[in-house]
Amino acid sequence: MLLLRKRLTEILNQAVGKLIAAGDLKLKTLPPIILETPKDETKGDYATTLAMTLASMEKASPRTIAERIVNHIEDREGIMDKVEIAGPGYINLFLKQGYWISVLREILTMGDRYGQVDIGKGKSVQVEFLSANPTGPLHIGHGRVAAFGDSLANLLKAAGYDVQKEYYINDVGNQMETLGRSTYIRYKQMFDPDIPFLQDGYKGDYIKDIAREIFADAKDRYVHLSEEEALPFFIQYTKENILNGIRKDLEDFNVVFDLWFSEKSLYDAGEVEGVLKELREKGHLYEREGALWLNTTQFGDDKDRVVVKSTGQKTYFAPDIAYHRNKFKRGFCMVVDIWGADHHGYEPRLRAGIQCLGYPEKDLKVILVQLVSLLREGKPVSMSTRSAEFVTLREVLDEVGKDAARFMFLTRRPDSHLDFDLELVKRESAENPVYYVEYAHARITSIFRQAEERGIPAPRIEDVDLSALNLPEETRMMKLIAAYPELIEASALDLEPHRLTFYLQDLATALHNYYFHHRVITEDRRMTEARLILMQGVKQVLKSALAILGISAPERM
RNA sequence: GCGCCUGUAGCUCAGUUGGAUAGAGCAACUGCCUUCUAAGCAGUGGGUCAGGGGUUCAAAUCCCUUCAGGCGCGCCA
Repeated sequence: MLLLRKRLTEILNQAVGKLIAAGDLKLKTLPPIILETPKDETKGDYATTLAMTLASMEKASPRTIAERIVNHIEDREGIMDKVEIAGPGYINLFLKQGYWISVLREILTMGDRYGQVDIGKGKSVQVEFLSANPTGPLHIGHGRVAAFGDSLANLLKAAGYDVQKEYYINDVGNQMETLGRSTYIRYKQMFDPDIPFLQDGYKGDYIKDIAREIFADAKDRYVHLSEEEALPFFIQYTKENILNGIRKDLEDFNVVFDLWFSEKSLYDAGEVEGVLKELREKGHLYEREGALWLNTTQFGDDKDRVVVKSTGQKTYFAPDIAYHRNKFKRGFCMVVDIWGADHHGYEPRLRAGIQCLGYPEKDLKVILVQLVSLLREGKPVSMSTRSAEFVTLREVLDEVGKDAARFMFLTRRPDSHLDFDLELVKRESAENPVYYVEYAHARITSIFRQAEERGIPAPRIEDVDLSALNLPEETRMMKLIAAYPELIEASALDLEPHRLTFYLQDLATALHNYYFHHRVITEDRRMTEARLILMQGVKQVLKSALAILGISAPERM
């Protein structure tokens, strides 16, 4: 199905084209035509400001231009009811009732495929997000990134991309060392409480839990070993344990990755050395003060960056370039990185890095998700993994639930700062808009249950006469669900899944309003079936959008 | 000091890429359950779009500037 917006744009284009051909306009080429949907229904289903935009250049009044355009509009398919010129020079387009009914028919025919568009054309896209260090449980800020990344990936899938969701595990380096040592000390403290803890160690209770676990299994086996001998085990065990916890948390948050990519595997496969070699061959590396530098300034970075320290150790940056080279080598035509906004300073460096390798900068999209400020009763709570003072994603899930948490995170643009007041969220949890939306879905399901009980099976679209759908409330719903594919397309292009949450609230409002004022199941069989079809269409779209957001669509509540 | 993000109703946030009278949820107030689920519906009040300049037919939206908040500016990860 060709999107409606495109069809109308085409019709307007033809009208303007005729004017140009006839020399009735000064401009020579077709101007871009932007169709907007007026907030006020009385101003049409679509409107364009075209005539106003052209006015100054044409040296004619907007209304005159609008009239000329309107006179040349040809609606061959007969989808338009009327065209009006209003206000300072808007051209307002009204569509026929029959058009909306034909869309409803199409929705039912397409079923789950409705809302899937093809701007991606099957191109493969990688979405890497979260990639939290395996040094502690996920906290609430991670939850926001996870919800966003997961939903964005789903959205891109719906828009026709072949999407790979990926988590990059930083399982190499000093922090792993510190992590393992933290568990090791906690373990030793179980034999001698006087042993001092590490100054910069991970202080959270989860480390103690892991130490207890090791103790329960191994008793005193590791006390007798030297630290060098014992450490590899503690590092490995702690890392695995924490990673499993992260996996479990994400699973319960309805976030599933296609691939968990290990940083260590890049080293093992020689890709870090490989990328350094390639950079050297391309002439981007140089030595200074015993360290190896990449000349990122050549591609707009503030300063050049060290990739190999004077100690011979690689910086974090080196494997990161290797990882991104790996991504591009796998053939992704778009690579999306989603980071917490505290990493924003890293973007120019990485961009420069991939350009040094010759990859086009535009294929990398970096989305920064603003941090979550955690409040309790309006007072700020500081969060840091090492000091162990944070609220975990697990706690949030237990307290407010997966659906409410995801919806909460997704009703915001990623770049808006979010104040998350736990007490407030708990208090508002029952009134949370997410239940309002879910309730709409449950209500419709309930109607179908009722109909079934009264001997009215769900009608088949081929058998139903939809002309009974003529209430304004019905038209409103049909228009809303007809706009769904456009919404998917636009939000996917702009990488903005949050728009779906607002759309869902609008659709739910329309449904609740309708439900309250009209009955679906009545004595009139013809009308009942038509309305059931409409309900089916609304339900279909609710379900589809909720699925993209990773939120459940309950059958009953 | 420099850079990035943000500032919209009492609170939390949208705002169709510059368009018509700036919206929603929560909170406050008023009504509505013998009928498919009241986690619902209908209504009321609430705004110097942080402040000030500018650009134009038109600015919450673009430019400049001031103020306020958040985050960055490592041979850390």
